[in-house]
Amino acid sequence: MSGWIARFPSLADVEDPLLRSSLSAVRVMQLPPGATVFRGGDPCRNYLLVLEGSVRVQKVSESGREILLYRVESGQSCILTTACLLAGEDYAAEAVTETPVQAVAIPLSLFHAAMGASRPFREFVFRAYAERITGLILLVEAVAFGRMDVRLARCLLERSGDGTELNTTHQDLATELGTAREVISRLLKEFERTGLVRLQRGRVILDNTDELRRIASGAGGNTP
Amino acid sequence: MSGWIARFPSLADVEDPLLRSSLSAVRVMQLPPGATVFRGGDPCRNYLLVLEGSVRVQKVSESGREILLYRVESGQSCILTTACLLAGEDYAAEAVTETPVQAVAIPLSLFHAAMGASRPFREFVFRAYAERITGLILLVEAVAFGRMDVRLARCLLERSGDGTELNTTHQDLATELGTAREVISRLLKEFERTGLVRLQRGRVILDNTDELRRIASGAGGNTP
DNA sequence: GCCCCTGTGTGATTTTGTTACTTAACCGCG
DNA sequence: CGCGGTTAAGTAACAAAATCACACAGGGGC
Repeated sequence: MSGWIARFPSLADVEDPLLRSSLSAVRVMQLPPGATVFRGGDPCRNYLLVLEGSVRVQKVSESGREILLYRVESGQSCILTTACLLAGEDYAAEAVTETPVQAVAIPLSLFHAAMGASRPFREFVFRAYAERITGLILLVEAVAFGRMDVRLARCLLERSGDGTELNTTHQDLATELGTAREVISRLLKEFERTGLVRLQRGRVILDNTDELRRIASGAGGNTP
Repeated sequence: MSGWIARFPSLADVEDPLLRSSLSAVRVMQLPPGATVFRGGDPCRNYLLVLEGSVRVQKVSESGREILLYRVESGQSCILTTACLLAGEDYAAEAVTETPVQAVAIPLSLFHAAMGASRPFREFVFRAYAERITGLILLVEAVAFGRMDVRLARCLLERSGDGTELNTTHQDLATELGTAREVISRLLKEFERTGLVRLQRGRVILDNTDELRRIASGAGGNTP
């Protein structure tokens, strides 16, 4: 219970001992994968910090289609909660855990106290906001102007990390990119036809990451 | 020079008299319409507050297409500047004045001082962040899932305000919505064919705002 | 008038989204 | 093991939107 503060250097050097002790009293939450952290309209009065695991924050349209806005991962904060609270708006996005998640919920009053007392904490919070905003702007650009094959190639590479295998469904990729499953199926089939990937149920194997990277970089000339 | 603080109640009640006096020393900028406030990569070390006028913040793609991210209007702050600075990232968006603009630039050091000293100021800043973020999320949704005719109808109504006339070009509307000029031309032609608007060079006249509002609300059944 | 630039109209083609299915793989269970 | 039930993936046909390519019109400056 005391170790987690070390993960947040910005919290570790709060000067005020009173504040510091109250920080150690915050609630730690454990969530199983697939749990809904919040949904549009939920009254959420806490500033959330993810210690371990990954949370998807996504927007669901009326028609049921979804798009991933961003992920909250170890050491990151979920700004949307605070944002909606402060702006006094309903917030339409929802958050779902992708893995088992360990998080702390800091009550709003304590959050404000920390903001007043600690410049490092403020900077931590601001940096989080800033990164989300630039991330969202890049997302707007990708959705508005980007080609789907490029976005898919990029998504495959990101998700695979170092490896060349990827356990995911077409629907899952479609949800991440905000498109329809059929579109992903088509594109993956095309990738398979040109030898870039192999497809199995619930799995994609990357055979030619170099060429994928070329497509991901936006280089044209890949529609024969 | 003293009147503007009244526009920002959150600044007006800064307790610290020292801080307060330094606030009154900030630089006021006057910008003509069409001026570029910042562009991707510009080193910008100020927190900007718009006193009067309107600034477009837009993203320009490599291919030259643009999309309006949001407007900064009287009494609002341009969070992107701060955001990029704090996150240490280049920021890809650019800002251009739409009207004559009067703004104050608060140096970063002073900004941090005010954040530490004044809870109202903090809340003002946070509210700004929060509203931008929810705005950007709505934009992502509109771009990813929204139909273009709906978005165009909404845009026409917003821009016209109370009136029924609108001095703007098709290209201008396309830029705002992040699409191609031809798409807007075709949709407007369709609107004209069904008696919703009349078109003139550089001008759109709204003849049936009720029906436009119906389309803007997302009601289907408008493509015969 | 004539040129030139900006704004608009249109057709053809490609990409993406939608609808409505079929087929295939996996899972648990009798 | 075979049998349904469920979820994942393939497919075809069509609609919407973006893209490309070009024609043409209006207006201002010369």
